[in-house]
Amino acid sequence: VGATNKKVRTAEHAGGVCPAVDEAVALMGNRWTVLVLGALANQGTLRYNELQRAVDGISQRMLTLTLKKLEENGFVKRTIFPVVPPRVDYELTPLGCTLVKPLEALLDWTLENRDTMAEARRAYASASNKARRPST
Amino acid sequence: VGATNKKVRTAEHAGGVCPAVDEAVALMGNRWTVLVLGALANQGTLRYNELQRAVDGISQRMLTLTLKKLEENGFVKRTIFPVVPPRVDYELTPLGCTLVKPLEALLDWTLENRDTMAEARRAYASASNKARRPST
DNA sequence: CAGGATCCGCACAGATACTG
DNA sequence: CAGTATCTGTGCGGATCCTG
Repeated sequence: VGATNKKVRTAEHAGGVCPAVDEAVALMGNRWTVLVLGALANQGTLRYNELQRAVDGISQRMLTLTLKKLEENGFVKRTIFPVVPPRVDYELTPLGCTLVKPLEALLDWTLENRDTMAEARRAYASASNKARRPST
Repeated sequence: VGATNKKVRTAEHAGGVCPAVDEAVALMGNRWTVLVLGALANQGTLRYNELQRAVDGISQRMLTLTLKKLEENGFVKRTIFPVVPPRVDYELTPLGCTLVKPLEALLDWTLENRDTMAEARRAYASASNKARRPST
């Protein structure tokens, strides 16, 4: 996932929508990206520490990197207040807001199909168990 | 991304939809997963080697692992023909088909907003350049 | 308070070789 | 043809220390 936008010798394919797929995956194929986006979508404008608490498992490093990437791509706006102690606010841009919709669609899908997937996993597990122990 | 479903000491959060988010990301946060899914969605039933050619950059290892994961979660059906030489067909299950829709939504979003993102990146780049060179 | 810099482990991804 | 087994590198992600 990581080297997606660097080496990618897959680049030889005919060209078309595929690069976009790569972009999309490179962007959202990140646990923290989605979670940070979600926090901002739900709670609106948040400060650095509020975000860290909202996402909860995230480290400073990952929060900073994720925010930087999101800002760079125009998903979040960063506002610095020249006060002491420092204060920095993060909020979704219009672009970021539009991204939330398809993301929620994916989340909804997951929510609706969790048990179907769980069942599939159980079926798969028992199947491979049988295959492994034909008769004992 | 990878260890998402193993250790995850984030597990302490209150609980709710968050685990589902993790599941979704763990599943789709994978370059190959999306590409394999796409290939099957576009071309229908495919054999192992056909898939490898369709996805094109994928290694045997990754193809096998991806397919196994997809099968385990009930997204693809695997059919083995007891012939020689061996033949194995892969196709989307109904569940897999429903997943394609939200995925396409995300792809569409990416397609529509690529240039907006590109522009944002340029703006961000020039902004950080100015910050670095106040006057030269 | 917000974040930069650094060290390190570990899981994932790739390439290669082998098998039924 | 359709995989499995194994080795190795890389870069992500966490923890920690430090600064404005």
